[in-house]
Amino acid sequence: MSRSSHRQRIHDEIRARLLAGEIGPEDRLVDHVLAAGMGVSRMPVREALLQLTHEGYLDSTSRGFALPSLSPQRVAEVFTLRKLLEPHAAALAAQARDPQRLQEMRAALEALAAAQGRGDVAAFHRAAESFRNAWLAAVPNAELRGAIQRYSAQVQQVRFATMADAAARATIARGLAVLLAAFEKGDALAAADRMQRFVHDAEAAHAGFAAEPVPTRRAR
Amino acid sequence: MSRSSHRQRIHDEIRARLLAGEIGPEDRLVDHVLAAGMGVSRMPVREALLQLTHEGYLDSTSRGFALPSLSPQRVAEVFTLRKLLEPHAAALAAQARDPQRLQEMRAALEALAAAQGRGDVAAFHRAAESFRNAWLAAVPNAELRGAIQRYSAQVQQVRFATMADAAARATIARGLAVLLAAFEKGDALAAADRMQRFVHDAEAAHAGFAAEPVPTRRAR
DNA sequence: TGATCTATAAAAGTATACTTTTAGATATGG
DNA sequence: CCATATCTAAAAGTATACTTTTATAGATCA
Repeated sequence: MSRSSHRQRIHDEIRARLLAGEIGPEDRLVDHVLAAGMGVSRMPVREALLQLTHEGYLDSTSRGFALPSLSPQRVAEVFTLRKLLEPHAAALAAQARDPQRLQEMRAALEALAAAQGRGDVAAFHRAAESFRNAWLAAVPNAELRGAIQRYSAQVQQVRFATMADAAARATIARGLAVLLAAFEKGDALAAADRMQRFVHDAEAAHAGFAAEPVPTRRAR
Repeated sequence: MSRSSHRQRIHDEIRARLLAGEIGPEDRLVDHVLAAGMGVSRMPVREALLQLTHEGYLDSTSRGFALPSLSPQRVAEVFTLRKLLEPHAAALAAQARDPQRLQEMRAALEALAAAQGRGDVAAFHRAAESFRNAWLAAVPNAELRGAIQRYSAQVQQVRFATMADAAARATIARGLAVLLAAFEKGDALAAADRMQRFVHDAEAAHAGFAAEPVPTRRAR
């Protein structure tokens, strides 16, 4: 079963933790600590952490690996990339009409609605990630898919920050619903258009959220 | 002076060799062999090779690291990416009007013309790479720049294959000249337009070249 | 002959040990 | 009391040694 190396397994495991939001901005990932917890030596853990760093998931500091700091400029740059790539990718995914991926998108959207009803932010986040993974998996152009996935960690982090706001969650839920409709129809043009709008709205929601002044300053 | 690690130095050195075309499709890069030649241990070399693999410069086989095989499909996918990203990137670079980068582009274009006059294919390749590096360095969006650089190794390889043909070299030389003119003017729209055309022509030239059965080289 | 099995050596992968760098603490001087 | 220098421990980085995997050559047999 274990057809791949420790390095790869550990890489995937840490990546899953990152995408699940289990690691916060203050946490420090240290190879020998993780290695001890996993019953392996430093080297495969170290190599997994280096790989995650090259992929943009982590930053290497002299005192452990940590989440990269998302400066407003960097966030803006990623939104520029998203607007360049994701509409085209969505069009290709819509053309592909992969039944399995469509089913995954439907399931994710249901989970999203349920989480929204319960006010379960963590579950909402997981569902949004599932939806994104599903449509990305349907993109037939592997190079394009890879380019998008390389910055997806940052997308998740931004979304995580934005989603603290209930209004932003509602915006995301509505956006994903219309996106799914476009994918269901297999209409490439509609999918591209919807995706462009979705990313645009996400950027606006994030900007609005980020512009909010820190409450404690006023409260005092 | 040696402010960075062995790993980073070795990574840069191997990368330079790859981009200079010193490693052929039959060569195999093996960590302990390279390490012996450099007077270091396997580990920093191994990590540099892994990093280059994650960046798309190499493929890891069970018998050493080698150039990735460029299937026609993969080449087509990279051209799709290029057409999505590089026109916008060129527009941003043109707006930036970086004098130093412009100077580098001029120097590269001169070297290119000289190499073309001498029929020196290797020098032509180096000059084309210099030009690309110069305008990419002028792109102010670091995320966009990074996304482009991640597939640049493949661009170089494709260009290397295409450039065996003198007609293709002439096409490239003309394309870079008009590109430089657009950059000089600082006209974002013109730069985007020229870049789109350049990538389109590169794809056409490659398709034409790849369609050739064997070096049954037809004059002109 | 040729197909399959087996032995082997090369390279990846992992473990352990040692060295260097550096953030933060503590000490020292103005 | 602040600024600067020094010390220290933690983590990155590197070296060496050991283990596992696998492509290939050679052996065995139909």
